[in-house]
Amino acid sequence: MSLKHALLAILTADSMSGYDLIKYFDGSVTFVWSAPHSQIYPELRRLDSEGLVEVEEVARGKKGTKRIYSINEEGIEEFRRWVNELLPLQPERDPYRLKAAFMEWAEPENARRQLQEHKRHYEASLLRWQQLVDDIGARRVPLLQRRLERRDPREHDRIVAFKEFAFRGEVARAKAEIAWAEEGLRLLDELEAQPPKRRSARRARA
Amino acid sequence: MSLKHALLAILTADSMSGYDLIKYFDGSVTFVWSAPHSQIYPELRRLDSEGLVEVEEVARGKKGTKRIYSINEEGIEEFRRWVNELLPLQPERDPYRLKAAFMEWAEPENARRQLQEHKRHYEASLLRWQQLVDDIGARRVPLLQRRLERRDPREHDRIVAFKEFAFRGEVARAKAEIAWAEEGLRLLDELEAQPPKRRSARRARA
DNA sequence: GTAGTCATGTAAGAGGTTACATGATTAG
DNA sequence: CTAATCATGTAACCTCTTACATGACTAC
Repeated sequence: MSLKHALLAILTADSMSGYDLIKYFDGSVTFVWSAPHSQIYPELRRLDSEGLVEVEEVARGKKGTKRIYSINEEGIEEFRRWVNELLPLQPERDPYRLKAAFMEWAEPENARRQLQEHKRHYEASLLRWQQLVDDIGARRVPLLQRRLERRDPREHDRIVAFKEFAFRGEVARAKAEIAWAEEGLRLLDELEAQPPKRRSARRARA
Repeated sequence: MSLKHALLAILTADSMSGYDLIKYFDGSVTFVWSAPHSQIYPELRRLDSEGLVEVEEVARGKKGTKRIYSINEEGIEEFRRWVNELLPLQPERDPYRLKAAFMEWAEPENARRQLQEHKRHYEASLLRWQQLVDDIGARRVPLLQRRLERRDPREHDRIVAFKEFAFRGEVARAKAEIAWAEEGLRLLDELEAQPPKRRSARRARA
């Protein structure tokens, strides 16, 4: 049920159309929660039917309609309920770790490719997240600016601090994943340097 | 499609019933991939209908049937295909980070409770994972023992090394999450020590 | 006019959660 | 006889992915 609350979270910053919301989603929220537009538009309709948002319909051409969504009191209450509620920690489900645990079945070059891709992916993420943390600190993020405009200046530091904290968690995660991938690449090097038996997996159950 | 391959992965160690498989799942694979029995039994049937496993049916009482699953050549090929294939990195979706980013909407005690729970959860995970890495290194894990029995001793170190590596990734992740939760708890302490405005979220849009 | 961006949807299918449901064997 | 463990399912529901689909506005 987090998509619903991710949408409400964005709408606590300001009223906007589904399209705008998707842009902000891709701009920063994506880093902690991603969703395609095919999931967002129906979910916004659902928020409306649940009475958590108000909708202003704006005609566009003969048939088109743009919908501007605003969170209402019930929406705010629902969002507040969600942030205050204890969310039980969920079981892990990580396909990369799963694959890594069975890399003896892969050709070394394919195992290496997967780990290189892992490293590359998190290095790119790290840059983006670090940049985002900096931008949040400098209040350079558009959605954050819209949010702060509607809040008492005395609250600003607190609001910013939590956002920095959340994304610093992603920065730390990226660093840990990079180190892990590097460890795996070193392991592959070692195993190839002193091959006890090459292509061993190929004949495993022959 | 990882459940399918997690099941095949376990069956590369040895033939077993769905029930046994679930036990092993809960024993170590759970740490990287979890699934309830309601998902596992149908998936095993599917593996059978796809011709990736052989099934031996054993009568139990008047109506009961126990099914012993064995991976076959096609299953091994499919599993090998999966480990060799490059799995594109997927977008993050982390409800805890999402909540953390909006903690200004929570009562401090509830934010603190969530982070304490986060810390407690990963501390427990850390112990179990560290224990598992040790047990893997000492070949003390039952499923691993069954696996090694059917493999050339010269391959053993390599097989063990990948499993240790995979779970060391989880150990690192747990440590990072504990550190993150501690950072969050410190932040809450600081904000409460010098409250710019208490219960601010409550009146945010009033 | 045409490419880019604005703007919004539907639908099939895969994957996962939660609850319900049943019965056998074994150890005390 | 009774509790624990063995053993296997079904079904409703929710979430997410992927692909298909349409049309308007704006700047060149």
